[in-house]
Amino acid sequence: MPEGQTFLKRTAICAELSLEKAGQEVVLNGWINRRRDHGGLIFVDLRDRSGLVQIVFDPEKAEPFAVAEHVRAEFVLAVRGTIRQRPEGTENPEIASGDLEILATEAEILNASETPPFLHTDRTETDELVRLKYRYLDLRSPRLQANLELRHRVAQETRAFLSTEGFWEVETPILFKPTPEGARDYLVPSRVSPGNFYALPQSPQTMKQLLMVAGVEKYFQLARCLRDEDLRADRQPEHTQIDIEMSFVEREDVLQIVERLMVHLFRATLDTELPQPFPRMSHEEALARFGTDKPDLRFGLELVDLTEAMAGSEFKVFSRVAQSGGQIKGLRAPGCANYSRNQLDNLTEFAKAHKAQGLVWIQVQAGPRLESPVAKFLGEAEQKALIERLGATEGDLLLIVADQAAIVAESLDWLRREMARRMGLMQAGDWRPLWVVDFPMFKWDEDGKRWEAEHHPFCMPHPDDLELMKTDPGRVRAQSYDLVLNGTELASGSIRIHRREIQQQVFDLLGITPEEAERRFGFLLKAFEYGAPPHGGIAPGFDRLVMMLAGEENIREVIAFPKTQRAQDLMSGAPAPADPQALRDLHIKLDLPPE
RNA sequence: GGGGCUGUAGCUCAGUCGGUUUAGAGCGCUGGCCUGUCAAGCCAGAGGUCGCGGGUUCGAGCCCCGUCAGCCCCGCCA
Repeated sequence: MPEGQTFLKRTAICAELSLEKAGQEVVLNGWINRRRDHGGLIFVDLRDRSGLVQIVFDPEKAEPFAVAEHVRAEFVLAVRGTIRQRPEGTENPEIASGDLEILATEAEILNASETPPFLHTDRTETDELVRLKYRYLDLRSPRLQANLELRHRVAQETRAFLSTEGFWEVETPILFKPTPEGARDYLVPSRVSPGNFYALPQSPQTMKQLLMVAGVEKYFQLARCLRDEDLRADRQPEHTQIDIEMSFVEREDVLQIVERLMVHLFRATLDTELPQPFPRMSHEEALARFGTDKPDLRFGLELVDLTEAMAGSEFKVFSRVAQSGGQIKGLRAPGCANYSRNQLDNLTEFAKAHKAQGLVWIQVQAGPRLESPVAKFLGEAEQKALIERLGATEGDLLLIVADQAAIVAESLDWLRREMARRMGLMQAGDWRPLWVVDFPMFKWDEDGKRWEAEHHPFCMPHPDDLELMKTDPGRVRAQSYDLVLNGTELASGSIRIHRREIQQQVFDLLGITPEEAERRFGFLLKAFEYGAPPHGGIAPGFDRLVMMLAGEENIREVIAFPKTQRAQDLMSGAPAPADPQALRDLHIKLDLPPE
């Protein structure tokens, strides 16, 4: 061993091995993936980040053989050996280096391992509880290693692309003030300002707008965003956004840069061409045709409005809903007329689980003749109208919900996706991006009896709708936009208000007093008084993007150390009680609920 | 805060109608045999707070109540 070297250090990695190098000596470092002991001959699959290679330990090489007798799964091993072609008939086409093997001449155990609680080489899928507790072992699996590498590449490609486009990557504070979004903040107490708290940013929203005032013009950041809200399969308390803000731009400029970024990322990572240009749809149209503001365009099954056609129906549910201002809508599932009674009951339960009062199903038989519990209540004209409007033909299953518009939309959105799943219409590798534009600027909060910002209070209203702010706020469109991919919201952004009088109008409508505005974001309003350029931006969700590129259905699979639904880290045990002295330093006394 | 699913060996699971003494299987683990395997094979062995607490019962892994944890969903949020 050379002077100063403390262990048998690698001269190659698995991916570099090839038959062209047969006869050469290499030193490999890695983990024992598997061990096959034939008594007189021991095979070990050595794993490093780049791949696997089979090491052969022959009893004739007594010293390395003695080492191999003691190694077990996940031991860390160093091996010196010669690359050689495998004997004919013993090649392993399953692994990249399957045509060669390493005949060990020297071996050193760099570290032993306890028997791991689970092995990723098992065919079984381990409970996530165990996987999260031993996350560092789970991360050794090819699946998560590939996800980490993909994440790294997406980050690098994003930086390269945006840099080339003239964007500067600027870091913004993690210790900041509450941001204007509506989520709960994570608070950090200040030791030197007793009683005062920082808020961890829900997003760098105000900071990136300040960077526009500061003349940065094109900003981006892979920004960590923290929100103290409940988790979902696609939501973690901390997530990363590709945060983007641009000056002297209109909506079109922002959409173009993100569209090109996405096209670039899909090319660079999946070698896939996204369909261009991305289609666009108003929020209103998305809701009408799909019942959601993030429609999955991989399949049809569109919602059809039947309210007018059914308004005079003898079927009381229909006529009552139509007369009371509700909606009747349906979708057509081609070829599903053969659903059994059991399956139909199941669908009805599904619709009810998603708020619908009930589900009307109609099987379209030859003729076409409609078969359904409600068929006898539907007159000939109504049956004809149903068939025409839904475009029904023999073999179809029609699913109809009658209720308040919001419930019709929600339940049919769920049903539409459920039917697509059952019909196998959600194909992996079929990418259907969509811009949803012209979101409403405000939404009415029934509980608080007040208007709320749909996006955030710095979002610019549509120029044609400025007058409506005074008369009909619910109809004001915002200059905001969402990027939707296969039914997942991938990015959200807007053109911002840069003029004080419009900002004041919005605040007034939202019931934000000048005092409150001053207290919450006076620093931003102040900055706007010193020459704020027209600006706008967007923030694609980095974790969600990587999740989709990886073909994963859960955001945890693309985050190195994710948290559970109760926002805990099962590996470290965070969150944990604070040291009493630390609390005293912060002048904090606990007031915990009983038990 | 609410609804649903799950919880039996280190891991993945089975466990019938509440009743065969000692709760099983595969993988893993330990020991032995084995020179071309690659999910190596063969033989033997160890390994259990049936999530936890209470209840019903002559008897509970199984039934009831509560509770904890993980996941999915609603609310919330992006």
